[in-house]
Order: sequence, then C-alpha cells, then structure tokens
Amino acid sequence: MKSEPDETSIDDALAAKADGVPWTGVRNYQARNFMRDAMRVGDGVLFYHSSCAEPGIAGLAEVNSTSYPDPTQFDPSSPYYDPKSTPENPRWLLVDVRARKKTRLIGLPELREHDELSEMIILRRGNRLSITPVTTAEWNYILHHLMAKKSH
DNA sequence: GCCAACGTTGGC
DNA sequence: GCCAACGTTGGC
Repeated sequence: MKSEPDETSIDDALAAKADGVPWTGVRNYQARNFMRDAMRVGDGVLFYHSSCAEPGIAGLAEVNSTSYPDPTQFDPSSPYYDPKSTPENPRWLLVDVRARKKTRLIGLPELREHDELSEMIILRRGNRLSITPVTTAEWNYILHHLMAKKSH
C-alpha cells in the first residue's frame, strides 16, 4: 500500500493509535475493490513510501478492519471530498492499517534487481495503482531475502 | 519540472 | 458505447 511520507510515513503510522490509521483518500475503483473484496483482517501489508526522494518499501503493517465508508468523501472541506457520494450510497471505502515495524528502505532499484520480484505490479511500467496485491511468493521472498539484509 | 501511462469525463 | 480531451499519478 502506497503512502506519501509527507502525509503518513511509516513513523507516523507506528505512532498512531493501536487500531491503526484509516486509509483515507483512495479514489480509484480498482484499489477500492481490493480493500472491499480481497483484504481480510490480519493480512500482511508492505508499507510503501511513494512520491518522495527515495520511493520503496519502508515497513510492515497489517489490515486491521474490514472495509467501511471513507468519511473524507462526505467532508466538503476535505481534498478527498466527492460531491457525488452520499452516506446512503457511499462510493469510497477504506480499511484501517496497523503498522507493525519500520524496516530498512528497500528502494525501487533494489526491488528491480531480483528476478523473483519481476512480476510485482508495483514494478510495472506506468503503474499508478496505490494498492496492489502481492503474491505469497513475493511476500516470502521480500521478508526472507531482503528484510534480513542489514542497511548500507 | 517533465512526461509516460492510464483513469475519467462527457459529447455525440 | 465510442473515444478524444483532459486530469492525475509518480518515478526520474
């Protein structure tokens, strides 16, 4: 799951309340559908820093709720306000994400070095989806082969 | 700041 | 339902 560290970094997420952070602002149907249909409480999350100097995986988190309406869609003062959405028929959903740990930054160039990760959606050219599924094989590879390495 | 990629909008 | 125009994303 992508987050802009200027908005919510892994440090911010770790400092948040125990329930985790509500993943507000997703305004893409595909990403919404992943939260609505594919995510389960307890699912592992790679916390990805995007739109920053060093984009890459910055930590581990987990899904901490089922999906529910994103309150920012109803708030006219929010940048995520959607006038076409109503509480009776909400268009946008979110899940709570609970940060588990900060990891060393695994940047895009490093991720691209590994053939085992070459199919990751996040690495595809032109990918803009802010939430993308990770296979069990990719998850295990990242945890066992990349997280373990020391920094520098 | 550039720009490729891609999602959304709206006229027809 | 098509598709051109437009807006946004996000790495570089």
